[in-house]
Amino acid sequence: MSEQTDSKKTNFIRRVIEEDLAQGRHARIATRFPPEPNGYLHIGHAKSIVLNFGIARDYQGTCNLRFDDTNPHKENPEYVAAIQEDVRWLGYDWDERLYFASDYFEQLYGFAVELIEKGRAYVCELDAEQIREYRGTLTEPGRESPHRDRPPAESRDLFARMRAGEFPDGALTLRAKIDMASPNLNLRDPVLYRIRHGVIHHQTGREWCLYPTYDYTHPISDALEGITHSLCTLEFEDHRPLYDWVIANVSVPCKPRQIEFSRLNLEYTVMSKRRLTQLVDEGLVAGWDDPRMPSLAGLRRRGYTSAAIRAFCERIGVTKADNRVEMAMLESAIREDLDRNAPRIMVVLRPLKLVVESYPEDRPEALIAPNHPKDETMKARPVTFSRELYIDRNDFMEEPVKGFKRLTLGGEVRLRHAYVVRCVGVVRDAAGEIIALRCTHDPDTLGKNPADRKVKGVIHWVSATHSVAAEVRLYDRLFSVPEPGAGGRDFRADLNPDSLHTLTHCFLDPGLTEIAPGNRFQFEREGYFIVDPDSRPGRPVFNRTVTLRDTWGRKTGRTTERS
RNA sequence: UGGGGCGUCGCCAAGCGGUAAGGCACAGGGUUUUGAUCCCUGCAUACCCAGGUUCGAAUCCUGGCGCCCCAGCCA
Repeated sequence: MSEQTDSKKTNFIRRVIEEDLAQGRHARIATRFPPEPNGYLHIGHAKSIVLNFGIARDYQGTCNLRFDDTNPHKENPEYVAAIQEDVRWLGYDWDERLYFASDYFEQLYGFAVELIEKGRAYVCELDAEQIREYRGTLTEPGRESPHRDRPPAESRDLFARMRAGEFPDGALTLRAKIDMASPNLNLRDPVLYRIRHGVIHHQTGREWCLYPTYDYTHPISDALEGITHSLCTLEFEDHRPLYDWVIANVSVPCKPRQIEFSRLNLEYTVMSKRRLTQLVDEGLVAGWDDPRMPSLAGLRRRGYTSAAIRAFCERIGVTKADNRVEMAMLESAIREDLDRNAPRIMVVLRPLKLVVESYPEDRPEALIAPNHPKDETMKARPVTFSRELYIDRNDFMEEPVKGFKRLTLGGEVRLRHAYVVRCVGVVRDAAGEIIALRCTHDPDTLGKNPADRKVKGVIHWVSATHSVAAEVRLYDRLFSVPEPGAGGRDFRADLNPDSLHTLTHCFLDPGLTEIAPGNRFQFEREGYFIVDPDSRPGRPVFNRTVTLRDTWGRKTGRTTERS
């Protein structure tokens, strides 16, 4: 794994672990990644995965994959499968340690009985609304439930009958008996169990009508798995006293330590599963793997490599500070990977015909182009040069702006890997639109520069008679503002209407290059692209992963979008 | 007006009482048949503010200010 070469960054969590190890508190480190299967994983999860699995690797410990499946209402097996695929794709392996919180339902039930017998939990008959009223507010203490001091024997009996299905949804709950006056609302007798009839749990089927809550399930699951460090995001910080309370009041084998870090926010996108699910369900994107989505499935289809995502996660670090990372960080990580590893090809996205009038009509020639400018091991490919070519419309300006280095009427330009040509005329249609360029070539410029003048521009091209058509999808940021939904706006109103441009008349010279789904290339002077699964034989479809850095475009005021 | 957190360069982020790492971004220069890559150079006398302790403070103390999270039988 390429992190080996990255400078090992440390963080406050690793420091805690090192201290715990130094104090001899643990013989071995155990972490876990605990997703709820109610959606696909996104890059924010990648931060947690890289942290948890990375720690396990670096301290010769283990990291479990555990599905936190306590709310069957929102969960389903599609997500269970997709999450496993994404974690594996990211480059991590949980070996045999695949667990479900639902594996522990029976034990969890037993521990609940233990709490009841100790007088630390009771069956409450208040309904949801009453519980809310009794809870009090941020500034006022709550009131105790009238059922709070019910004898343990009575609670035990009621709890057994809840499990047996004698009561309807919501009628009864099992609550921890802690402190209704606590300034921490999580400690005001939190609900431990609720009744849910009629849902078929993806793992346990119809076995249960009683489901434990996260706050009760998580600490016990951690303890049963021997987790030493339970890493989660900041919003669970106020739950830690409850986590510790559960561990302290139940006969579990060990005492895991919860440590919180801040979640990742990325500019120009959203990261909550609720919002991402909404984009998918409302058809605002094509699915969880839409290349504009920050989901791992989306990034993968967009062309991101797992190594780049891992490198990104290492670079952003782990702290407790609120953050909103610039897209440029993510983009630089993928460019760094692809610059080194993607073979280059020439593809014309917006074709403009160029006729080399000085070149014979019937003598196409195979020129050789290296697949990588610095890495000879990537070999070279033949590129067919002929009298009729296509260049990109953006590479010609009849009346050039200041500083323009490409082709102009009367000017010269280097055709990459081929000859220098001069534009001697333009051909227009009835509407006055330029439909072709008339050029002459300098036959003495193959592999060398003319001695008497310097030609500064270099453009890419493709033979009009030897190239194949392709579809190219240009993606831009999904939202048009850095923080979608800020200020109480509906985040959907911030969607970028120009996040996708589909170009259907692009041309590429296949040469000997294999164009198979998943293959990544640099289209010279354009950006990095990946072959999409929508490709058909003879009709490849490419997704633009990211553009090349474009200092000229930046100077001339264009955005990252080039279409 | 309760509780829990957080505040170091435009964005991430080191730093843990000894005189402000690094990455991204940006600016300038060099190489270049990708306006890419690569290579140099520059980029916080300053760490939310104000006091205090100390020979010495981003780091310790006190008091402010700002931002985030919490009143699901979601996680």
